[in-house]
Amino acid sequence: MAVFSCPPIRGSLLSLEPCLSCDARGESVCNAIDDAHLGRLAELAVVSEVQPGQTFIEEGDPADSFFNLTAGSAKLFKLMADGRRQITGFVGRGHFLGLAVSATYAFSAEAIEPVRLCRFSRSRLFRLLGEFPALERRLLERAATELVAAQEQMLLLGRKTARERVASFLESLRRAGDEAVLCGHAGLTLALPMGRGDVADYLGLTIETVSRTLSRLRSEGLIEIPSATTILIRDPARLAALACG
Amino acid sequence: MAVFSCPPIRGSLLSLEPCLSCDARGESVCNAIDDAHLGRLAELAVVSEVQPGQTFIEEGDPADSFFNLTAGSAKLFKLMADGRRQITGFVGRGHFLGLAVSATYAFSAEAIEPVRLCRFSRSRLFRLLGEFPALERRLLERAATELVAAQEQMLLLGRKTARERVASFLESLRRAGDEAVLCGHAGLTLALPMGRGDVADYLGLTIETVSRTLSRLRSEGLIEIPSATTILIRDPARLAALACG
DNA sequence: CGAGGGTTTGAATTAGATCAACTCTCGTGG
DNA sequence: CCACGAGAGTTGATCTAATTCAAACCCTCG
Repeated sequence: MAVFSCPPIRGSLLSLEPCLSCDARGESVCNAIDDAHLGRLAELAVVSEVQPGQTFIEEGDPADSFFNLTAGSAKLFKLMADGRRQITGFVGRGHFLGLAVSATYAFSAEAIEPVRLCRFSRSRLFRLLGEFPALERRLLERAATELVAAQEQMLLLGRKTARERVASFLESLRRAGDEAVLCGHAGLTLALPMGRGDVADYLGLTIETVSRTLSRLRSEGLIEIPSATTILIRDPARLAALACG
Repeated sequence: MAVFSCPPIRGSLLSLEPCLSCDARGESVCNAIDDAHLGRLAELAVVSEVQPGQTFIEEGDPADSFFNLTAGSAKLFKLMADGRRQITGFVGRGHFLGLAVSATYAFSAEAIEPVRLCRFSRSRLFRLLGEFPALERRLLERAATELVAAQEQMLLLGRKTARERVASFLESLRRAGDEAVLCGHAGLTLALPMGRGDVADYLGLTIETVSRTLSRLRSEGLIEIPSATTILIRDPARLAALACG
């Protein structure tokens, strides 16, 4: 069962304006709905917060909620019986979760940084979808985008070397930073909210290999590592070239 | 550029009934549209055939068509500059392709068995989507289903051993066979339309490792290999257990 | 200051890749 | 009918990239 230590912050009927002033609206599927009708969405939303390390979606649990991340960042992952873990993605502000077709979630989600999220009843949101085709269209676009990312990740996991994987990862963080969505940034300085273990489980490597590979990239002058959670890209072009072989 | 050696079989304006009698309709997104309105879809469709080995979607080409496979099977893949290949999926009758958001395709597609497919203009089909919300909903469901499959494949590629990968592959073929969609089948007899090289590139392994692993599974009595393209599952339970570690 | 988590580095090990025969199947043509 | 050859698949021997095991090395925080 997913942990929800923090109670909902706002009741669903009380406030019609939170969506209007939502930080995440710009990046989110929600802005497919215009101001006039946003109340219809707002009345379904239950806002809650999740602390780092807490799981808010548990693989196998009944999938009766949709989630929209409005702040913070989280990791999505699948576990094997013996504890092996594959992180299938990192998500940040504006990301939509819970598009399962089956009755249960296909992955777990755990906060990395403190997360704020809007929770929607699956069935109610689905009904609303009928009224707002633009919202459904937006969801379809998101799903397609994620599918493309998933295919790219399959190429990485199936065919790239450790070096190429780490370079690809840094490269994708840099792009995400440019769009100012997932991680804090300042030009080519990447703030990694996740630990080495998370990076390893995302790239299909071990912690040691990730660490060694980063060290080597540093010794070659491609990057700097001012702290474990900060990486500075010194040679973006060479890094990008490395990422694709 | 994608190869289209065979000219379209039927013109788009000539026939309104092909969709009605389409073999693939049951498995396809098309059956979201009722008989009365199916003509609207049919008039957009251009049917063509693709022979084994021919590429009909090329990664990087402008993504101006949607495709619906009505017969045969194909592989979807991404290539790296040096020729490394990752097959991201095998698709069969009823499968929908081309849900790209970007202006270009993110993967290539090549026929394994002779393929028949309906091609739709992206822009026209998108316009039609507005009129048939049920069709759009179906696409969203499909996209979500594929996303779940992609996550499962990431777990396989990132964390499973060769043995577990091959077992997972056979297991998923068996399930696909049960649904009588992708590959021919008779109970636990799997007909593999793809060669060892394709299996290897799907599982992130080499041909040799796939071959060795199958041989070992055979020597352990889990499977039989009457011919290179036929595999008989002798112990489904043990195989399924192996697949998840 | 000292404890404990996360990270880095080093040495030994191994799963799977690579390189290299060999075999099987099947279609062709003598 | 059988020899032949090409392509796909299998099997064996060796090699290596990445893992595993083990030991420091940092930060951070009480």
